[in-house]
Amino acid sequence: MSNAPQIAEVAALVGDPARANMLIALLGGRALTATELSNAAGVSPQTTSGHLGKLSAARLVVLMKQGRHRYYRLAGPQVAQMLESIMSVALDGPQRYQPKTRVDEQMRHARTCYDHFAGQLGVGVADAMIARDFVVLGVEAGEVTTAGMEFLARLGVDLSGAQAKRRVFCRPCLDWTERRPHIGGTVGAAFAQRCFDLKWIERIRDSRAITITPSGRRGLMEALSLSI
Amino acid sequence: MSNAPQIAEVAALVGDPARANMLIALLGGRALTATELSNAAGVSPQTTSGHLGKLSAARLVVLMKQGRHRYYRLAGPQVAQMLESIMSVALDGPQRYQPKTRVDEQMRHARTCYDHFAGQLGVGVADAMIARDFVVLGVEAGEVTTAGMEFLARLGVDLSGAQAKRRVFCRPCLDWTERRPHIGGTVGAAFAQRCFDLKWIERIRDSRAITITPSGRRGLMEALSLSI
DNA sequence: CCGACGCTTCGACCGCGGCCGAAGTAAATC
DNA sequence: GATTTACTTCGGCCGCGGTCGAAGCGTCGG
Repeated sequence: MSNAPQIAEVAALVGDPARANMLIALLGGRALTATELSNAAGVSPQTTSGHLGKLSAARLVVLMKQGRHRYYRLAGPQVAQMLESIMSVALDGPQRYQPKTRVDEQMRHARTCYDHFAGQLGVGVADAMIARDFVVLGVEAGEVTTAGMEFLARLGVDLSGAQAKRRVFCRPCLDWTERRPHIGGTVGAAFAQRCFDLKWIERIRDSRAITITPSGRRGLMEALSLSI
Repeated sequence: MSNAPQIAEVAALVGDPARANMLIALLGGRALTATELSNAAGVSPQTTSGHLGKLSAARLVVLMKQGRHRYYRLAGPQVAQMLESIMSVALDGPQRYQPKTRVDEQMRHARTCYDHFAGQLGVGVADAMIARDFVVLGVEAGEVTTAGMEFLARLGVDLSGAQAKRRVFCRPCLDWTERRPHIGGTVGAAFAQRCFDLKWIERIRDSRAITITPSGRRGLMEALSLSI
């Protein structure tokens, strides 16, 4: 029967280490140039170009030309979610070799996961919000309580677009360093965006890792009694 | 950085057409023998054996010996969800060849998707429940209303296990034949189970497709005014 | 105990696809 | 225009991994 070939095609694209590296680099949410992706993947520019051609053709990534640079980004949240779900399965298995996968302390500490927070920061925020009954996280879905909505509104998190759409939009996302869920979905993205806007959080150059600014530290402490 | 190798490893496993066929066959939710999977994949038994060995080693499938048969099934819902998310991306892309993918009418009509309903039946049920405000489906999550809980209870759907866990457990799952969401997650699974128990639905041999029995037809009509 | 069946292991074949060097195009800088 | 930078295309090398035939191993039925 069916559409197995198509699935296999997509999976095979992700199944090459070089391409997987590129896609994971793009999970940071930003658009990256071919050269940056070349470094991320650890292969030559020519090889990278070939890979990017295939990823584009399959619409896993999209291209934005800008001067002599070519910026690639993930084609959309669906692709990000696919990568996350694969990650989730990959980390479940029996100790796959993860030798000195000693990920940077920075990364463990705080990073973005496509469009929301992960790492100790992400899990910490999730824990704090759960403890306050601002959100309820199930296995497959999450929900924001009325108190949670008020809290987010007070913080200035913009949920207008999401609200219009329907009121459930909070997805638990398994954190691969902490091995515990953090808050993804529309709510996670909006919360992260607000933190960037408030300058509570800043991106670290060339990395998915992020830093918490002093004002961010204060803000998170006041809002959620969170000290990281 | 990171865990790209592990992701690539899992994705590469799914990235082979023969293995993809097997995994999709297993999406039916039942355990299948090596020979059945061999037929599904269209390769020789030896080849199949090799593939199954790899899939087992990576814990994408698990083995149950029974007499001289060896039954394989998906290792869990996480694997199923991964496959679904890949499917979702695969069907998004630009017209990938889907030449005479004329899936069986049976399949289009009604089938299982790991542990819940899909096809016209699945989408029909979802539509009817949404129309009655029994569930609210968002992009990434879903919610059962109070009225919906009463409806399910009246139908005898057992949600006790899920209830204990936390109250959100309804996941929209994109249907690849109808291209519209149906109800997955704990609720979808429990609903499907109840329908099997009531003998409203029966499995078709060697297929994910299912048939609706006469009593099922009556029951669905009474419960949801659904005529399929 | 023998044959049939279900499945796995071994070995050899071979083709697909990732890889890089070299050369080509296009945009920015001088 | 000439040079540098960013990226792609081409061509050839090479190895990984999917494939099947043949043989081995356990289980069931008579």
